[in-house]
Amino acid sequence: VAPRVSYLVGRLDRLLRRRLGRALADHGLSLAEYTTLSVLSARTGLSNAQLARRSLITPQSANEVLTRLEERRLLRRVADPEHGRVRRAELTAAGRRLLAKADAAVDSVEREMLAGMTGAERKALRDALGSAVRGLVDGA
Amino acid sequence: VAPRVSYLVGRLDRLLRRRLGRALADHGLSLAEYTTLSVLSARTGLSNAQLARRSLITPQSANEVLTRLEERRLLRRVADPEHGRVRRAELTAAGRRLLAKADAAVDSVEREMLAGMTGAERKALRDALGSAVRGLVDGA
DNA sequence: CTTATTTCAGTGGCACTGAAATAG
DNA sequence: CCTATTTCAGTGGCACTGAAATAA
Repeated sequence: VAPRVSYLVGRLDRLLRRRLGRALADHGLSLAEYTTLSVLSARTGLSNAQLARRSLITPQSANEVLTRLEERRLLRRVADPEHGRVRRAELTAAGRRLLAKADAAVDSVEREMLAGMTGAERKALRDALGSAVRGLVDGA
Repeated sequence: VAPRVSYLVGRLDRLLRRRLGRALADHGLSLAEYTTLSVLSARTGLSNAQLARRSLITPQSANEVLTRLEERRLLRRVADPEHGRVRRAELTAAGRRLLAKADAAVDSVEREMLAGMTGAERKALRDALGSAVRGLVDGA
């Protein structure tokens, strides 16, 4: 009997959280904090609301992480001159330095996870994960 | 720039938790509780330690869920006559009835998630998720 | 003595809902 | 007025580590 895909996703996510959590703890980062730094590195200037939408979490959750990272001076938030309340986040030099170290640790786990797959299989996995998200987002 | 597979898995898992959590709340079950009932339905008589190994969580976490479900009389735990401390879990009739209703709700979300994929894509997704788990378990 | 299983107790990650203040 | 953004406050899910008792 084939287990549900949602069960398999949950199992992998738990494993990934544990492994990434350990790897990132050495750098003083939680997984959510790392993810936020990583997203901002690729898309600098995102507001809290934009970050939340992109990560599929509530603005309240996103804000908690941003606040911590700002207090640690890993990012700064500058008021958007055109929109009153909007504050756009960008990494500081310290944030970029820490992210570079954390990236190396994460890459190592990611490589281990994908070691048994061909390039085609990795692409199929990415595509299928994207498709699954779209199926749930559009429907909800 | 392609996001990491671990990021995509995390996003999908969050979405899935939210949707499944809501669907299951109508039946008074958390996702972890539902999963436990579902696994026991397929593999009756598992001990707490076996359940934990299969689900890739600690025995402490598994035991918390089993205790709650036992208190609610959705499963019972019977001492193994051959092994002193081992208690094998099995669903009660009430547990099976509740699981059947919850299964329908979960299937609906699962179908929505997989709606945009062909049969080959679904199989590729299952295979890749399994391969990713093996890569992390063997390596750790 | 060593190992596996169960279980009590405490902690941490991190998401959620609700509600309020602010700005366009 | 209505909507979007930010943020304070509280709650919930659920995993974790540590430690102890029990049994093969």
